[in-house]
Amino acid sequence: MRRVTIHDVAGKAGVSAAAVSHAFNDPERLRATTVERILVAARDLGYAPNPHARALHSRRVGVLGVLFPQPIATVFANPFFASFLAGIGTVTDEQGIGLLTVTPLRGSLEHAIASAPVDGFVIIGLDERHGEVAPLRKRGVPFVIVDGDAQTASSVNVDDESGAYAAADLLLERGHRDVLVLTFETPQEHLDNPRYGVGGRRLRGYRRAFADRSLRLRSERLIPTPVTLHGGDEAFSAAWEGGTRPTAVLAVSDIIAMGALRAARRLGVRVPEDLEVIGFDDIPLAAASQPPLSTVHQPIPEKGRVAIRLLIRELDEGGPRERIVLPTDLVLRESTKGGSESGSKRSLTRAAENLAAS
Amino acid sequence: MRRVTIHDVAGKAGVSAAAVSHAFNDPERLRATTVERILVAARDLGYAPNPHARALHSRRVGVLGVLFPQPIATVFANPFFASFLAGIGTVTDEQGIGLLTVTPLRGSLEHAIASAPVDGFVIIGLDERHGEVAPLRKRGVPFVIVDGDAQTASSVNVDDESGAYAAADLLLERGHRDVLVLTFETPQEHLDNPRYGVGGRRLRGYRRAFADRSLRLRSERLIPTPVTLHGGDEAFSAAWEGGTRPTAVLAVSDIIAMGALRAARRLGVRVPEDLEVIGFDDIPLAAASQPPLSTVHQPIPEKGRVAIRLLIRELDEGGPRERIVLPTDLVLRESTKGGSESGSKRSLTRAAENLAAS
DNA sequence: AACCTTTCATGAAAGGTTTCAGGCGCGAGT
DNA sequence: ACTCGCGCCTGAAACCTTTCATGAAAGGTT
Repeated sequence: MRRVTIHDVAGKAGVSAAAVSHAFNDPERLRATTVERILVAARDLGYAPNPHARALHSRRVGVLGVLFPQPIATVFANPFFASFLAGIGTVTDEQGIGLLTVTPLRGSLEHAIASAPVDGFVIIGLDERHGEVAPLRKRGVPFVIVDGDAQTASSVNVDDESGAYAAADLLLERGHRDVLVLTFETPQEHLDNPRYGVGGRRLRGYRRAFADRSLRLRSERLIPTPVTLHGGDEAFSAAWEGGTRPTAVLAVSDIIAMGALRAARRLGVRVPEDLEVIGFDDIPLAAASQPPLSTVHQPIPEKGRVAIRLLIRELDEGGPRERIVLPTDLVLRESTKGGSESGSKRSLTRAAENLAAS
Repeated sequence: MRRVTIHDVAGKAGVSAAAVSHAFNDPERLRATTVERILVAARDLGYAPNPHARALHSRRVGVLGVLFPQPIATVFANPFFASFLAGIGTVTDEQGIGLLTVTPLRGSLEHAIASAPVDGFVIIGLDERHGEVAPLRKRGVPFVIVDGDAQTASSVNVDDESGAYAAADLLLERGHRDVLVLTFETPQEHLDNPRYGVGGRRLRGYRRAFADRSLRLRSERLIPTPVTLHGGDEAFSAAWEGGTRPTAVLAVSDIIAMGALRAARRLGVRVPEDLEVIGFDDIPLAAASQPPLSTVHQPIPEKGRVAIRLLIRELDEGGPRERIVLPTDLVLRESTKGGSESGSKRSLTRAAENLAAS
């Protein structure tokens, strides 16, 4: 069964193929009656312009890719990414752009990137000098890096270090001296190098808060934890059963924190009376947890919106590279004592403001 | 800046364009040394085959679309869809297939469908005879319908009615006579017609349980509710403040049920002592809510997996149409009295089993 | 009636790849 | 001596659309 092409429509309407193309793309150039005739023929035949042929010619498909270094199932299981994608989606929907989630195919990110029919990428959690990203530059495919460092591309980050500092500082200020820190399961060298992603920057913030009071964050209090409810639960209960009796928990991610909350409840540890807990991210669920989670807020959907706008701008006008850092903000709820005052909202930079405006 | 093409590589490697093509697609046909030479040239130039040109010729892009009738932000905010997409993703990742989420662009689903560069669609929550879906058939684009009726395409559904029946039956069996039913905000005619989607079928199950005990589900106990935490919260508190004092709640969705749970806690209504609550879907969060939510389990990721496998099979072999119905299962947790026994797992049909097998 | 402008429509080329049907050179079979 | 088959590679066509330059017809002016 051959697919119906522009020529079939042309034949049926008694015009040339070019005329059919015009009827769809620039109807002004044709007489109204002709356009009508063509459109009717097209509908009868069930014709729709072939997106590939169109893309081949115009060098645009109208689809942007969001690149994740982990399997797609992991991505969708993570509320952080859901929120991020939702932010991106608000922009693409209204601009008439499609969204392709690009994840390693059969384990190969390289293959996934090469075969993705997109006009550009938003890359999250992967550094520009990562082996799979570099070829994009060479091929002239534009991209924007989120939560990572970039020299030759625009990037969108969040002030992880300040946020982490604020969280740790609050706990230390309140006199906590035995703080359990639940970190990402990232290789040590990445955690130590702030250029390598969020994990390192957040940890650095915690450490600086300790250092500023001449304290030290002892490495046996640092527990690498899978970013799942179960991971956080497990990590906290294991520590507890190992005899550790922390009076506070700092988690680099809300999911992990919520897992710890669950474990604490099960173990009969009262939050916040016996244990204060602060997460990171402020995912939508954080406010709905039991008890509502104090956390470092970052504007997740904005991050997505800013990134995709930057990408679209680069695509449309070849706009200048920008390096944007969005503010973080300590939000106190009920997993810390003294209820729900919130940190001060710092103002966005001018550039970020324009891009964040809906 | 011209993009590097197959001809550039051919020139550099001193072979024809066809040879380059073979080097990538069917290396066996070329001498090993030639392949090597071509690949080196390609890497030096930063060449990657243009996906559009390739798709134009082969009539395959290696991307499948998942079609949602609502804005993308809504989709990603909904844990049900996240879980569904995760299920689909496990299959596409391992098969090397890309995933495009297709949602109305600038409000036009028709435009979104027409311009999506995909080989086929999984369509969720939209009926086959919907105006936007019909043209696909004509254009020969294969699709599979999920949570909807289909005559000319394969479909994957869940036994909504039995699940709903089981939930309502349990509550009535326990003597509840004042049950609040939180439904979707679907037009009445859709709710009444079981062919029109899940809402209608679930409601029908509830109703049948009432009818079987010669009771009637009074329409003022039926409250249309937005599918959000807030929606469920609002709906329950509004009813309570209006003087209604139900002893049980049936919600057509877990999110709604969890909203009701939250409202109940705020109003000082004890669950399950004063109020028993049963949701629908069994999203991952349901087990983690406070208290853990009793609900009608449906195999969400399996639904995605089965649907996408059906689609892939149709694409590859033009396999036969199938109409699959997966089982639902009442799962009792702590939002109902008497703890956590669970209903019997009914077995899948043979066809569904093959497709669900990971 | 000749000429000029507009308006509407077309043919052909371009965009980058894959595939089909050979071509080339050479040794083996007849 | 001729053909065939083999291994390796290539030219050209096909995939479907858009756009550029151009042509034809229609309508108006002198």
